[in-house]
Amino acid sequence: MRSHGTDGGVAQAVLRRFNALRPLSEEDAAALEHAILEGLLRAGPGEDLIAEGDPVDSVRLVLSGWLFRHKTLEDGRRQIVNFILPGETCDSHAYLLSSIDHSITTATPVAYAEIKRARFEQLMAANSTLAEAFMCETLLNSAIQREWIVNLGRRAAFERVAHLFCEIFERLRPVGLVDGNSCALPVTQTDLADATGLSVVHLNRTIQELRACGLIVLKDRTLTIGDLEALKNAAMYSPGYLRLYQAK
Amino acid sequence: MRSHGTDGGVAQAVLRRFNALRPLSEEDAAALEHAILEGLLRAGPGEDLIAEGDPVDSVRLVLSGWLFRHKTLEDGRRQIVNFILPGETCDSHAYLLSSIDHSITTATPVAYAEIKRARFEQLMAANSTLAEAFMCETLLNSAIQREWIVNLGRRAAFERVAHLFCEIFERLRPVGLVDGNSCALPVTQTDLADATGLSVVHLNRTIQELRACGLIVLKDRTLTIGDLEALKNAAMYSPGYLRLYQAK
DNA sequence: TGCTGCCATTAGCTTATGTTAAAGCGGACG
DNA sequence: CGTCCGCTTTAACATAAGCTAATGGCAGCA
Repeated sequence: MRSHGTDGGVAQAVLRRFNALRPLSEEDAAALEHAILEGLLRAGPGEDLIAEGDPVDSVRLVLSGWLFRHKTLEDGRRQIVNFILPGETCDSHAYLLSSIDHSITTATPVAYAEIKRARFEQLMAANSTLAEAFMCETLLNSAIQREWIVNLGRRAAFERVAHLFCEIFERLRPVGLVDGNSCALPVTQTDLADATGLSVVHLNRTIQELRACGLIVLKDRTLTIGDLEALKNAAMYSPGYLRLYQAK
Repeated sequence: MRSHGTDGGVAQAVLRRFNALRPLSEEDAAALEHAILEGLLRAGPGEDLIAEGDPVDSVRLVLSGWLFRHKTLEDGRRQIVNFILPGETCDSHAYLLSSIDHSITTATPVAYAEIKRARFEQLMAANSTLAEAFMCETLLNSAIQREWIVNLGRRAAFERVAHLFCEIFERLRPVGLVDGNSCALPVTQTDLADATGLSVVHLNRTIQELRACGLIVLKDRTLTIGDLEALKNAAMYSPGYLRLYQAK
């Protein structure tokens, strides 16, 4: 699964992730990379890629940058429902339901690839390994959402934020975006609050607390985790749901 | 889409639901019903059909009765992550991830059909309409989970419980399990608390409040909704995510 | 150089929700 | 017929988290 010319081509994160979901042959990887290179696009930070109710007619793969899925109530309360990280898919298969039930917004500058529905279906029909990998991508997204439900429903603020940090760290690792015990966390505390169902003020208090316990350092949009095991304990984090063992 | 002999065969709920997801031809419906009749099973109330970490090697369709998906933290806190209602699927495609990340338990006596993976894949390969319908089933489950995240993260107890009741009512309607403005709600208040992320005590308080407002009657495991519009307003319920307009 | 605006932080106070415990209530069953 | 048990309900009290508002830091920009 090397990319064409230099290694670390634009599709690197996607290829790493998909290869972890289903081992890809040279041909599988080439087919995927080819489809990606046909539809390269960029977006600035804070752009809506798609909004609740919009029709869907393509599948998008994130090559670099962060996005989030979110829904907003009539009165403005917003809930971030998941982050979308490099290598992940925006709306795999979503076109089957015609329109989308949530919005997707970029948190940072983003490079992504758009594959039109017809092209995507052709690719799936021609390559069953890729089809399975995309299916896994959808199922994994669903598993992450379930864990978020548990997080919001049953964990206290401290555990909840700790859990989110563990998850992000573990999701960034397999695509090579973890550096030692640090990773980027390019979102505001308001975003983190909307992801954890807390108020900004209380989220901030909670982060202070995590700092005071020596569990994390968060500065300049970089998260550093001193002791990952300790953080996982604090979060009651149990990693099975990400199915990382399948990787490699 | 009539069932074989008498109408209202065991597969009725499933057929209604799938027909709403994708219009089924006579042959589609017959193929699905046939697969169902091959694997009929029953379970009593309070039985675990599958538990977190178990291997998955089949797909199950609920013919009658309620179940719920749930996860439990080390210290016993439990979160119900979704209800599974008649006509719905337990673990569509889940075998692709080998093991499951949550448990599924029956709330009532349940009749269901088990389709083994090989049989299921053969059915999907032979019938693309059914394959799409199953795919929609998976996507819809994911959309419901997203709405639950919003519910837990951003709605206050009163709105939250109201929302759950609206959703259940609207999910039961298309499979014919709503009678006027009433439907069954065959779960304990402890279950409802675990679904809404509240304590049992506060859930009970909240239900009293909903009663006092004349929004609901809940008695003998039956939910009656006086004024559905009023309840939806109280819940800030916006129905798009269930994609019911596709029905019929 | 001094605005302006976004983001993080802190303080003081309010309130929704949790906790513990006990009491009522009806059904199953010996 | 009485007892047990699971479920609901109520009460009294404790606390985590929300809200409003002000402050500080920093970067971009006129």
